Amino acid sequence: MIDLWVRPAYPWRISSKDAVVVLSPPPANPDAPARIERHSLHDAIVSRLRDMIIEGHLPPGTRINEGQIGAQLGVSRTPLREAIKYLASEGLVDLVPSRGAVVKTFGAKEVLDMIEVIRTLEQFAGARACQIATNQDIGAIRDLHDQMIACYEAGDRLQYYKLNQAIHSGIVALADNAALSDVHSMVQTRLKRIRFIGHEGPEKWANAVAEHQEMIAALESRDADRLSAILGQHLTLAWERVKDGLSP
Amino acid sequence: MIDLWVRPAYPWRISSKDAVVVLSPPPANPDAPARIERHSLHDAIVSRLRDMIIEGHLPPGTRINEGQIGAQLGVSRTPLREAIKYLASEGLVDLVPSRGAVVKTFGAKEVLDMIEVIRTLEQFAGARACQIATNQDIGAIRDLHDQMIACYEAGDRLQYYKLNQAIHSGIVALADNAALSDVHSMVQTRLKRIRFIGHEGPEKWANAVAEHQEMIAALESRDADRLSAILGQHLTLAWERVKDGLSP
DNA sequence: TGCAAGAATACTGTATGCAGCATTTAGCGC
DNA sequence: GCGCTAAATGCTGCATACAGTATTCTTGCA
Repeated sequence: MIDLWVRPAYPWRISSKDAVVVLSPPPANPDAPARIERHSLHDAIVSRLRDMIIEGHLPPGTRINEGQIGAQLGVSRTPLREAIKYLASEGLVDLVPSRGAVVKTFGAKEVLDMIEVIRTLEQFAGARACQIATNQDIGAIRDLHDQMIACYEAGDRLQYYKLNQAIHSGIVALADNAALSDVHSMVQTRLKRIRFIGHEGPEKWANAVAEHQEMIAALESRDADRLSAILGQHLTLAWERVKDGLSP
Repeated sequence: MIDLWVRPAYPWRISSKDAVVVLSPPPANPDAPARIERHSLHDAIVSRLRDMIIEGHLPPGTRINEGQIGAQLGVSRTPLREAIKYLASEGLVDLVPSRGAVVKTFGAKEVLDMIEVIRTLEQFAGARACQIATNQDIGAIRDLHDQMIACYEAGDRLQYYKLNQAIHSGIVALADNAALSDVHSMVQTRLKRIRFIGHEGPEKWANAVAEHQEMIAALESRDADRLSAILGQHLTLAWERVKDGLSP
Protein backbone atom coordinates (compact mmCIF):
# COMPACT_ATOMS: atom_id res chain seq x y z
CA MET A 1 0.00 0.00 0.00
CA ILE A 2 2.99 2.22 0.28
CA ASP A 3 5.03 0.72 -2.46
CA LEU A 4 2.44 1.13 -5.15
CA TRP A 5 3.04 2.66 -8.45
CA VAL A 6 6.69 1.88 -8.93
CA ARG A 7 6.15 -0.45 -11.84
CA PRO A 8 5.77 0.73 -15.42
CA ALA A 9 2.36 2.22 -15.81
CA TYR A 10 2.36 2.72 -19.51
CA PRO A 11 4.85 1.46 -22.06
CA TRP A 12 6.48 4.86 -22.26
CA ARG A 13 6.63 5.43 -18.55
CA ILE A 14 9.58 4.21 -16.58
CA SER A 15 10.08 4.52 -12.90
CA SER A 16 13.53 4.71 -11.39
CA LYS A 17 13.78 4.65 -7.63
CA ASP A 18 10.69 6.43 -6.54
CA ALA A 19 10.53 9.12 -9.17
CA VAL A 20 8.39 8.46 -12.16
CA VAL A 21 9.97 9.64 -15.36
CA VAL A 22 7.74 10.25 -18.29
CA LEU A 23 9.42 9.90 -21.63
CA SER A 24 8.20 12.06 -24.43
CA PRO A 25 5.12 9.97 -24.99
CA PRO A 26 4.96 9.51 -28.73
CA PRO A 27 8.43 9.21 -30.25
CA ALA A 28 7.48 12.21 -32.31
CA ASN A 29 7.71 9.97 -35.28
CA PRO A 30 5.25 11.28 -37.79
CA ASP A 31 4.86 7.95 -39.54
CA ALA A 32 4.64 5.92 -36.37
CA PRO A 33 1.13 4.78 -35.61
CA ALA A 34 -0.90 7.35 -33.76
CA ARG A 35 -0.84 7.00 -30.02
CA ILE A 36 -3.23 4.42 -28.76
CA GLU A 37 -6.31 6.30 -27.75
CA ARG A 38 -6.90 5.12 -24.22
CA HIS A 39 -10.61 5.01 -24.57
CA SER A 40 -12.20 6.64 -21.63
CA LEU A 41 -15.93 6.51 -21.74
CA HIS A 42 -15.95 8.84 -18.79
CA ASP A 43 -14.25 11.65 -20.68
CA ALA A 44 -16.41 11.08 -23.70
CA ILE A 45 -19.61 11.34 -21.73
CA VAL A 46 -18.42 14.37 -19.81
CA SER A 47 -17.52 16.23 -22.99
CA ARG A 48 -20.72 15.23 -24.65
CA LEU A 49 -22.90 16.33 -21.76
CA ARG A 50 -20.96 19.55 -21.33
CA ASP A 51 -21.46 20.36 -24.99
CA MET A 52 -25.14 19.56 -24.75
CA ILE A 53 -25.45 22.06 -21.93
CA ILE A 54 -23.31 24.75 -23.51
CA GLU A 55 -25.01 24.50 -26.86
CA GLY A 56 -28.39 24.78 -25.23
CA HIS A 57 -29.55 21.33 -26.09
CA LEU A 58 -30.20 20.93 -22.38
CA PRO A 59 -31.60 24.33 -21.40
CA PRO A 60 -31.14 25.77 -17.92
CA GLY A 61 -33.56 24.30 -15.43
CA THR A 62 -33.91 21.07 -17.33
CA ARG A 63 -33.98 18.05 -15.14
CA ILE A 64 -31.60 15.43 -16.47
CA ASN A 65 -33.33 12.13 -16.96
CA GLU A 66 -30.70 9.47 -16.59
CA GLY A 67 -32.58 6.77 -18.41
CA GLN A 68 -33.39 8.95 -21.35
CA ILE A 69 -29.99 10.59 -21.80
CA GLY A 70 -28.30 7.27 -21.21
CA ALA A 71 -30.29 5.66 -23.96
CA GLN A 72 -29.62 8.61 -26.22
CA LEU A 73 -25.88 8.33 -25.71
CA GLY A 74 -25.98 4.55 -25.77
CA VAL A 75 -24.47 4.04 -22.35
CA SER A 76 -25.81 2.64 -19.14
CA ARG A 77 -26.73 4.82 -16.22
CA THR A 78 -23.65 4.06 -14.16
CA PRO A 79 -21.00 5.91 -16.17
CA LEU A 80 -23.53 8.57 -17.02
CA ARG A 81 -24.20 9.25 -13.37
CA GLU A 82 -20.49 9.48 -12.72
CA ALA A 83 -20.16 12.05 -15.47
CA ILE A 84 -23.04 14.04 -14.03
CA LYS A 85 -21.33 14.16 -10.66
CA TYR A 86 -18.22 15.45 -12.39
CA LEU A 87 -20.16 18.22 -14.07
CA ALA A 88 -21.83 19.04 -10.77
CA SER A 89 -18.44 19.72 -9.28
CA GLU A 90 -17.67 21.84 -12.33
CA GLY A 91 -20.74 23.86 -11.52
CA LEU A 92 -22.74 23.17 -14.64
CA VAL A 93 -25.49 21.23 -12.91
CA ASP A 94 -27.06 21.18 -9.49
CA LEU A 95 -27.59 17.97 -7.56
CA VAL A 96 -30.96 17.77 -5.87
CA PRO A 97 -31.37 14.89 -3.44
CA SER A 98 -33.73 12.20 -4.69
CA ARG A 99 -34.46 14.22 -7.76
CA GLY A 100 -31.30 13.95 -9.71
CA ALA A 101 -29.48 16.70 -11.51
CA VAL A 102 -30.76 19.97 -12.92
CA VAL A 103 -28.97 22.18 -15.41
CA LYS A 104 -27.90 25.25 -13.51
CA THR A 105 -29.60 28.55 -14.18
CA PHE A 106 -27.58 31.74 -14.09
CA GLY A 107 -29.13 35.10 -13.49
CA ALA A 108 -27.67 38.42 -14.57
CA LYS A 109 -25.91 38.96 -11.26
CA GLU A 110 -24.21 35.61 -11.44
CA VAL A 111 -23.04 36.22 -14.97
CA LEU A 112 -21.64 39.61 -14.04
CA ASP A 113 -19.90 37.99 -11.10
CA MET A 114 -18.32 35.42 -13.35
CA ILE A 115 -17.17 38.07 -15.79
CA GLU A 116 -15.51 39.99 -13.00
CA VAL A 117 -13.69 36.90 -11.86
CA ILE A 118 -12.54 36.27 -15.41
CA ARG A 119 -11.39 39.86 -15.62
CA THR A 120 -9.39 39.57 -12.43
CA LEU A 121 -7.78 36.35 -13.54
CA GLU A 122 -6.97 37.56 -17.03
CA GLN A 123 -5.48 40.79 -15.79
CA PHE A 124 -3.23 38.93 -13.45
CA ALA A 125 -2.33 36.48 -16.19
CA GLY A 126 -1.64 39.28 -18.63
CA ALA A 127 0.73 41.04 -16.28
CA ARG A 128 2.58 37.84 -15.62
CA ALA A 129 2.66 36.99 -19.31
CA CYS A 130 4.31 40.31 -20.09
CA GLN A 131 7.08 39.35 -17.73
CA ILE A 132 7.79 35.76 -18.60
CA ALA A 133 6.41 34.87 -22.01
CA THR A 134 8.92 34.16 -24.75
CA ASN A 135 8.65 35.91 -28.07
CA GLN A 136 7.73 32.59 -29.54
CA ASP A 137 4.85 32.19 -27.12
CA ILE A 138 3.57 35.61 -28.01
CA GLY A 139 4.01 34.81 -31.67
CA ALA A 140 1.67 31.85 -31.23
CA ILE A 141 -0.98 34.13 -29.79
CA ARG A 142 -0.42 36.53 -32.67
CA ASP A 143 -1.04 33.66 -35.08
CA LEU A 144 -4.33 32.87 -33.44
CA HIS A 145 -5.18 36.53 -33.60
CA ASP A 146 -4.43 36.74 -37.30
CA GLN A 147 -6.58 33.71 -37.96
CA MET A 148 -9.33 35.28 -35.93
CA ILE A 149 -9.14 38.46 -37.96
CA ALA A 150 -9.47 36.40 -41.09
CA CYS A 151 -12.61 34.80 -39.70
CA TYR A 152 -13.94 38.22 -38.82
CA GLU A 153 -13.43 39.45 -42.34
CA ALA A 154 -14.96 36.29 -43.71
CA GLY A 155 -17.88 36.66 -41.33
CA ASP A 156 -17.32 33.21 -39.84
CA ARG A 157 -18.77 33.81 -36.41
CA LEU A 158 -18.45 30.31 -35.02
CA GLN A 159 -14.79 29.97 -35.84
CA TYR A 160 -14.20 33.52 -34.70
CA TYR A 161 -15.80 32.68 -31.41
CA LYS A 162 -13.62 29.64 -30.92
CA LEU A 163 -10.43 31.49 -31.76
CA ASN A 164 -11.46 34.27 -29.46
CA GLN A 165 -11.72 31.82 -26.59
CA ALA A 166 -8.43 30.23 -27.59
CA ILE A 167 -6.69 33.59 -27.46
CA HIS A 168 -7.98 34.37 -24.00
CA SER A 169 -7.08 30.92 -22.74
CA GLY A 170 -3.76 31.28 -24.49
CA ILE A 171 -2.91 34.50 -22.70
CA VAL A 172 -3.77 32.85 -19.43
CA ALA A 173 -1.60 29.91 -20.36
CA LEU A 174 1.32 32.28 -20.96
CA ALA A 175 1.33 33.00 -17.25
CA ASP A 176 2.51 29.42 -16.79
CA ASN A 177 0.32 28.82 -13.78
CA ALA A 178 -1.67 25.61 -13.85
CA ALA A 179 -4.02 26.57 -11.04
CA LEU A 180 -4.75 29.83 -12.80
CA SER A 181 -5.53 28.08 -16.06
CA ASP A 182 -7.72 25.63 -14.18
CA VAL A 183 -9.95 28.14 -12.50
CA HIS A 184 -10.05 30.35 -15.56
CA SER A 185 -11.23 27.54 -17.79
CA MET A 186 -13.74 26.52 -15.18
CA VAL A 187 -15.40 29.89 -15.06
CA GLN A 188 -15.01 30.27 -18.80
CA THR A 189 -16.89 27.02 -19.28
CA ARG A 190 -19.76 28.18 -17.13
CA LEU A 191 -19.92 31.34 -19.17
CA LYS A 192 -19.75 29.64 -22.53
CA ARG A 193 -23.41 28.85 -22.46
CA ILE A 194 -24.16 32.53 -22.01
CA ARG A 195 -21.70 33.78 -24.58
CA PHE A 196 -23.12 31.32 -27.02
CA ILE A 197 -26.23 33.45 -27.02
CA GLY A 198 -24.70 36.89 -27.16
CA HIS A 199 -24.47 37.75 -30.80
CA GLU A 200 -23.62 41.38 -30.99
CA GLY A 201 -24.27 43.58 -33.97
CA PRO A 202 -21.62 44.65 -36.49
CA GLU A 203 -20.47 47.77 -34.65
CA LYS A 204 -19.90 46.01 -31.34
CA TRP A 205 -18.20 43.21 -33.13
CA ALA A 206 -15.87 45.68 -34.76
CA ASN A 207 -15.15 47.16 -31.35
CA ALA A 208 -14.22 43.78 -29.99
CA VAL A 209 -11.88 43.19 -32.88
CA ALA A 210 -10.22 46.55 -32.37
CA GLU A 211 -9.71 45.73 -28.72
CA HIS A 212 -8.16 42.46 -29.61
CA GLN A 213 -5.82 44.26 -31.94
CA GLU A 214 -4.67 46.48 -29.14
CA MET A 215 -4.46 43.55 -26.78
CA ILE A 216 -1.95 41.84 -29.02
CA ALA A 217 -0.01 45.05 -29.46
CA ALA A 218 0.22 45.54 -25.70
CA LEU A 219 1.33 41.98 -25.28
CA GLU A 220 3.98 42.26 -27.96
CA SER A 221 5.36 45.41 -26.41
CA ARG A 222 5.04 43.74 -23.01
CA ASP A 223 3.16 46.71 -21.66
CA ALA A 224 1.47 45.12 -18.66
CA ASP A 225 -0.55 48.17 -17.65
CA ARG A 226 -1.91 48.72 -21.10
CA LEU A 227 -2.73 45.05 -21.47
CA SER A 228 -4.51 45.05 -18.15
CA ALA A 229 -6.54 48.08 -19.12
CA ILE A 230 -7.58 46.70 -22.45
CA LEU A 231 -8.46 43.30 -21.00
CA GLY A 232 -10.63 45.01 -18.46
CA GLN A 233 -12.34 47.08 -21.08
CA HIS A 234 -12.80 44.06 -23.29
CA LEU A 235 -14.63 42.17 -20.60
CA THR A 236 -16.82 45.13 -19.83
CA LEU A 237 -17.87 45.02 -23.44
CA ALA A 238 -18.53 41.31 -23.13
CA TRP A 239 -20.90 42.13 -20.30
CA GLU A 240 -22.62 44.83 -22.32
CA ARG A 241 -23.11 42.30 -25.05
CA VAL A 242 -24.87 39.67 -23.01
CA LYS A 243 -26.52 41.56 -20.20
CA ASP A 244 -29.78 42.01 -21.99
CA GLY A 245 -31.72 38.84 -22.38
CA LEU A 246 -30.80 37.47 -18.99
CA SER A 247 -33.11 36.62 -16.14
CA PRO A 248 -33.04 39.06 -13.20
CA MET B 1 -40.12 18.03 -20.68
CA ILE B 2 -40.52 21.74 -20.86
CA ASP B 3 -43.01 22.09 -18.10
CA LEU B 4 -40.93 20.44 -15.46
CA TRP B 5 -40.33 21.74 -12.03
CA VAL B 6 -43.44 23.80 -11.53
CA ARG B 7 -44.82 21.68 -8.75
CA PRO B 8 -43.76 22.00 -5.13
CA ALA B 9 -40.30 20.60 -4.73
CA TYR B 10 -40.03 20.77 -1.00
CA PRO B 11 -42.75 21.47 1.55
CA TRP B 12 -41.56 25.03 1.99
CA ARG B 13 -41.21 25.73 -1.68
CA ILE B 14 -44.19 27.02 -3.58
CA SER B 15 -44.39 27.66 -7.25
CA SER B 16 -46.68 30.25 -8.65
CA LYS B 17 -46.95 30.41 -12.41
CA ASP B 18 -43.47 29.61 -13.56
CA ALA B 19 -41.48 31.35 -10.88
CA VAL B 20 -40.36 29.33 -7.95
CA VAL B 21 -40.58 31.18 -4.68
CA VAL B 22 -38.61 29.92 -1.77
CA LEU B 23 -40.05 30.75 1.59
CA SER B 24 -37.69 31.27 4.48
CA PRO B 25 -36.98 27.59 4.88
CA PRO B 26 -37.34 26.89 8.57
CA PRO B 27 -40.02 29.04 10.18
CA ALA B 28 -37.25 30.28 12.42
CA ASN B 29 -39.12 28.71 15.23
CA PRO B 30 -36.54 27.71 17.78
CA ASP B 31 -38.66 24.98 19.28
CA ALA B 32 -39.86 23.64 15.98
CA PRO B 33 -38.18 20.39 15.02
CA ALA B 34 -34.88 20.87 13.26
CA ARG B 35 -35.06 20.94 9.50
CA ILE B 36 -35.25 17.50 7.98
CA GLU B 37 -31.75 16.57 7.00
CA ARG B 38 -32.14 15.41 3.43
CA HIS B 39 -29.82 12.49 3.70
CA SER B 40 -27.33 12.54 0.91
CA LEU B 41 -24.87 9.73 0.97
CA HIS B 42 -23.08 11.46 -1.87
CA ASP B 43 -22.26 14.52 0.18
CA ALA B 44 -21.24 12.43 3.13
CA ILE B 45 -18.80 10.37 1.10
CA VAL B 46 -17.39 13.42 -0.65
CA SER B 47 -16.73 15.20 2.64
CA ARG B 48 -15.27 12.11 4.19
CA LEU B 49 -12.92 11.43 1.31
CA ARG B 50 -11.91 15.05 1.07
CA ASP B 51 -11.04 15.09 4.74
CA MET B 52 -9.08 11.88 4.40
CA ILE B 53 -7.01 13.48 1.67
CA ILE B 54 -6.56 16.82 3.41
CA GLU B 55 -5.62 15.28 6.71
CA GLY B 56 -3.07 13.09 5.04
CA HIS B 57 -4.80 9.84 5.71
CA LEU B 58 -4.58 9.26 1.98
CA PRO B 59 -1.14 10.63 1.14
CA PRO B 60 -0.34 12.11 -2.27
CA GLY B 61 0.32 9.48 -4.86
CA THR B 62 -1.82 6.91 -3.13
CA ARG B 63 -3.91 4.88 -5.45
CA ILE B 64 -7.47 4.75 -4.20
CA ASN B 65 -8.68 1.20 -3.88
CA GLU B 66 -12.41 1.32 -4.34
CA GLY B 67 -13.10 -2.01 -2.70
CA GLN B 68 -11.04 -1.24 0.34
CA ILE B 69 -12.21 2.32 0.93
CA GLY B 70 -15.75 1.30 0.20
CA ALA B 71 -15.61 -1.39 2.84
CA GLN B 72 -13.98 1.02 5.25
CA LEU B 73 -16.76 3.55 4.80
CA GLY B 74 -19.42 0.89 4.66
CA VAL B 75 -20.77 1.80 1.25
CA SER B 76 -20.77 0.04 -2.04
CA ARG B 77 -18.50 1.01 -4.87
CA THR B 78 -21.15 2.83 -6.88
CA PRO B 79 -21.67 5.92 -4.73
CA LEU B 80 -18.00 5.86 -3.81
CA ARG B 81 -16.97 6.03 -7.45
CA GLU B 82 -19.36 8.91 -7.99
CA ALA B 83 -17.78 10.77 -5.11
CA ILE B 84 -14.33 10.12 -6.53
CA LYS B 85 -15.36 11.61 -9.85
CA TYR B 86 -16.59 14.65 -8.00
CA LEU B 87 -13.28 15.07 -6.24
CA ALA B 88 -11.47 14.59 -9.52
CA SER B 89 -13.28 17.58 -10.91
CA GLU B 90 -12.33 19.45 -7.76
CA GLY B 91 -8.74 18.66 -8.54
CA LEU B 92 -7.93 16.57 -5.50
CA VAL B 93 -7.41 13.32 -7.36
CA ASP B 94 -6.30 12.31 -10.83
CA LEU B 95 -8.23 9.82 -12.91
CA VAL B 96 -6.02 7.30 -14.68
CA PRO B 97 -7.78 5.12 -17.25
CA SER B 98 -8.14 1.53 -16.16
CA ARG B 99 -6.21 2.25 -13.02
CA GLY B 100 -8.61 4.27 -11.01
CA ALA B 101 -7.92 7.39 -9.05
CA VAL B 102 -4.70 8.63 -7.52
CA VAL B 103 -4.39 11.34 -4.89
CA LYS B 104 -2.85 14.30 -6.63
CA THR B 105 0.70 15.31 -5.85
CA PHE B 106 1.62 18.97 -5.77
CA GLY B 107 5.15 20.17 -6.25
CA ALA B 108 6.52 23.46 -4.99
CA LYS B 109 5.76 25.25 -8.25
CA GLU B 110 2.16 24.17 -8.19
CA VAL B 111 1.74 25.29 -4.61
CA LEU B 112 3.26 28.66 -5.37
CA ASP B 113 0.94 28.95 -8.35
CA MET B 114 -2.04 28.25 -6.18
CA ILE B 115 -0.96 30.78 -3.61
CA GLU B 116 -0.65 33.42 -6.28
CA VAL B 117 -4.14 32.67 -7.52
CA ILE B 118 -5.44 32.92 -3.98
CA ARG B 119 -3.64 36.20 -3.60
CA THR B 120 -5.16 37.59 -6.75
CA LEU B 121 -8.63 36.50 -5.75
CA GLU B 122 -8.37 37.78 -2.20
CA GLN B 123 -7.01 41.13 -3.27
CA PHE B 124 -9.89 41.58 -5.65
CA ALA B 125 -12.32 40.45 -3.00
CA GLY B 126 -10.81 42.76 -0.43
CA ALA B 127 -11.12 45.79 -2.66
CA ARG B 128 -14.71 44.97 -3.41
CA ALA B 129 -15.43 44.27 0.24
CA CYS B 130 -14.18 47.72 1.20
CA GLN B 131 -16.74 49.16 -1.17
CA ILE B 132 -19.84 47.18 -0.42
CA ALA B 133 -19.61 45.42 2.91
CA THR B 134 -21.89 46.64 5.66
CA ASN B 135 -20.50 47.49 9.06
CA GLN B 136 -22.32 44.48 10.37
CA ASP B 137 -20.56 42.21 7.86
CA ILE B 138 -17.23 43.60 8.88
CA GLY B 139 -18.18 43.20 12.51
CA ALA B 140 -18.71 39.50 11.90
CA ILE B 141 -15.22 39.20 10.51
CA ARG B 142 -13.91 41.11 13.48
CA ASP B 143 -15.60 38.60 15.74
CA LEU B 144 -13.88 35.73 14.02
CA HIS B 145 -10.66 37.61 14.32
CA ASP B 146 -11.07 38.14 18.05
CA GLN B 147 -11.82 34.47 18.51
CA MET B 148 -8.74 33.65 16.53
CA ILE B 149 -6.60 35.87 18.68
CA ALA B 150 -7.94 34.07 21.71
CA CYS B 151 -6.90 30.76 20.18
CA TYR B 152 -3.50 32.18 19.43
CA GLU B 153 -3.03 33.22 23.00
CA ALA B 154 -4.28 29.89 24.20
CA GLY B 155 -1.97 28.13 21.79
CA ASP B 156 -4.83 26.24 20.16
CA ARG B 157 -3.35 25.76 16.73
CA LEU B 158 -6.08 23.66 15.19
CA GLN B 159 -8.85 26.03 16.08
CA TYR B 160 -6.65 28.97 15.11
CA TYR B 161 -6.10 27.38 11.76
CA LYS B 162 -9.80 26.89 11.18
CA LEU B 163 -10.69 30.42 12.16
CA ASN B 164 -7.90 31.69 9.95
CA GLN B 165 -9.46 29.95 6.98
CA ALA B 166 -12.88 31.20 7.98
CA ILE B 167 -11.63 34.78 8.03
CA HIS B 168 -10.12 34.53 4.59
CA SER B 169 -13.22 32.87 3.20
CA GLY B 170 -15.27 35.46 5.03
CA ILE B 171 -13.48 38.36 3.41
CA VAL B 172 -14.03 36.76 0.05
CA ALA B 173 -17.68 36.28 0.90
CA LEU B 174 -17.98 39.99 1.65
CA ALA B 175 -17.39 40.66 -2.03
CA ASP B 176 -20.79 39.08 -2.62
CA ASN B 177 -19.68 37.21 -5.68
CA ALA B 178 -20.63 33.55 -5.79
CA ALA B 179 -18.26 32.64 -8.59
CA LEU B 180 -15.43 34.26 -6.71
CA SER B 181 -16.21 32.35 -3.55
CA ASP B 182 -16.45 29.16 -5.58
CA VAL B 183 -13.06 29.35 -7.19
CA HIS B 184 -11.46 30.65 -4.03
CA SER B 185 -12.72 27.79 -1.95
CA MET B 186 -11.70 25.37 -4.65
CA VAL B 187 -8.10 26.49 -4.66
CA GLN B 188 -8.16 26.87 -0.90
CA THR B 189 -9.25 23.23 -0.60
CA ARG B 190 -6.41 22.06 -2.76
CA LEU B 191 -4.02 24.01 -0.59
CA LYS B 192 -5.43 22.83 2.70
CA ARG B 193 -3.50 19.62 2.53
CA ILE B 194 -0.30 21.62 2.23
CA ARG B 195 -1.15 24.14 4.89
CA PHE B 196 -1.99 21.33 7.18
CA ILE B 197 1.69 20.53 7.20
CA GLY B 198 3.14 23.99 7.51
CA HIS B 199 3.56 24.56 11.20
CA GLU B 200 5.61 27.69 11.55
CA GLY B 201 7.59 28.59 14.62
CA PRO B 202 6.49 31.15 17.23
CA GLU B 203 8.00 34.20 15.56
CA LYS B 204 6.38 33.53 12.19
CA TRP B 205 3.13 32.77 13.88
CA ALA B 206 3.32 36.09 15.68
CA ASN B 207 3.95 37.78 12.35
CA ALA B 208 0.90 36.19 10.85
CA VAL B 209 -1.21 37.35 13.75
CA ALA B 210 0.11 40.89 13.45
CA GLU B 211 -0.77 40.87 9.77
CA HIS B 212 -4.25 39.70 10.54
CA GLN B 213 -4.58 42.52 12.99
CA GLU B 214 -3.69 45.00 10.32
CA MET B 215 -5.94 43.26 7.84
CA ILE B 216 -8.95 43.81 10.04
CA ALA B 217 -7.95 47.40 10.67
CA ALA B 218 -7.67 48.08 6.95
CA LEU B 219 -11.03 46.46 6.38
CA GLU B 220 -12.69 48.47 9.12
CA SER B 221 -11.32 51.69 7.75
CA ARG B 222 -12.25 50.47 4.26
CA ASP B 223 -8.78 51.20 3.01
CA ALA B 224 -8.70 49.02 -0.10
CA ASP B 225 -5.09 49.69 -0.99
CA ARG B 226 -3.81 48.91 2.44
CA LEU B 227 -5.94 45.79 2.64
CA SER B 228 -4.65 44.65 -0.71
CA ALA B 229 -1.06 45.20 0.35
CA ILE B 230 -1.42 43.38 3.60
CA LEU B 231 -3.25 40.47 1.98
CA GLY B 232 -0.46 40.16 -0.54
CA GLN B 233 2.17 40.22 2.15
CA HIS B 234 0.26 37.72 4.22
CA LEU B 235 0.18 35.23 1.41
CA THR B 236 3.84 35.70 0.73
CA LEU B 237 4.41 34.71 4.30
CA ALA B 238 2.18 31.71 3.82
CA TRP B 239 4.46 30.67 1.00
CA GLU B 240 7.57 31.16 3.09
CA ARG B 241 6.00 28.98 5.69
CA VAL B 242 5.34 25.97 3.52
CA LYS B 243 7.89 26.20 0.76
CA ASP B 244 10.44 24.05 2.50
CA GLY B 245 9.47 20.46 2.71
CA LEU B 246 7.88 20.33 -0.71
CA SER B 247 8.92 18.19 -3.62
CA PRO B 248 10.64 20.08 -6.46
C1' DT C 1 20.54 -16.33 -8.72
C1' DG C 2 18.41 -13.75 -12.27
C1' DC C 3 15.23 -13.30 -15.90
C1' DA C 4 11.09 -14.24 -18.67
C1' DA C 5 6.68 -16.05 -19.88
C1' DG C 6 2.40 -17.46 -18.52
C1' DA C 7 -1.05 -18.35 -15.01
C1' DA C 8 -3.50 -16.53 -11.20
C1' DT C 9 -5.22 -12.74 -8.70
C1' DA C 10 -6.96 -8.14 -7.96
C1' DC C 11 -9.08 -4.22 -9.42
C1' DT C 12 -11.50 -1.19 -12.45
C1' DG C 13 -15.33 -0.21 -15.82
C1' DT C 14 -19.93 -1.10 -17.10
C1' DA C 15 -24.49 -3.15 -16.90
C1' DT C 16 -28.42 -4.58 -14.45
C1' DG C 17 -31.65 -5.26 -10.60
C1' DC C 18 -34.21 -3.71 -6.79
C1' DA C 19 -35.90 -0.66 -3.07
C1' DG C 20 -37.59 3.79 -1.97
C1' DC C 21 -38.97 8.35 -2.99
C1' DA C 22 -41.30 11.71 -6.19
C1' DT C 23 -44.79 12.61 -9.37
C1' DT C 24 -48.67 11.73 -11.84
C1' DT C 25 -53.11 9.83 -12.49
C1' DA C 26 -57.40 7.96 -11.09
C1' DG C 27 -61.11 7.70 -7.98
C1' DC C 28 -64.22 9.70 -4.66
C1' DG C 29 -66.80 12.87 -1.90
C1' DC C 30 -68.67 17.40 -1.98
C1' DG D 1 -66.67 21.12 -11.56
C1' DC D 2 -63.33 21.24 -7.63
C1' DG D 3 -60.46 19.57 -4.10
C1' DC D 4 -58.62 15.68 -1.64
C1' DT D 5 -56.82 11.02 -1.11
C1' DA D 6 -54.78 6.85 -2.79
C1' DA D 7 -53.09 3.88 -6.22
C1' DA D 8 -49.91 3.56 -10.01
C1' DT D 9 -46.17 4.95 -12.57
C1' DG D 10 -41.52 6.76 -13.25
C1' DC D 11 -37.09 7.86 -11.70
C1' DT D 12 -33.28 8.07 -8.58
C1' DG D 13 -30.03 5.90 -5.24
C1' DC D 14 -27.62 2.07 -4.11
C1' DA D 15 -25.94 -2.69 -4.42
C1' DT D 16 -24.38 -6.43 -6.92
C1' DA D 17 -22.71 -9.10 -10.94
C1' DC D 18 -19.84 -9.72 -14.75
C1' DA D 19 -16.30 -8.65 -18.27
C1' DG D 20 -11.95 -6.83 -19.36
C1' DT D 21 -7.52 -5.03 -18.04
C1' DA D 22 -3.60 -4.37 -14.90
C1' DT D 23 -0.69 -6.44 -11.51
C1' DT D 24 1.32 -10.02 -9.03
C1' DC D 25 2.76 -14.62 -8.46
C1' DT D 26 4.63 -18.85 -10.13
C1' DT D 27 7.12 -21.71 -12.80
C1' DG D 28 10.65 -22.86 -16.03
C1' DC D 29 15.03 -21.97 -17.92
C1' DA D 30 19.72 -20.16 -18.41
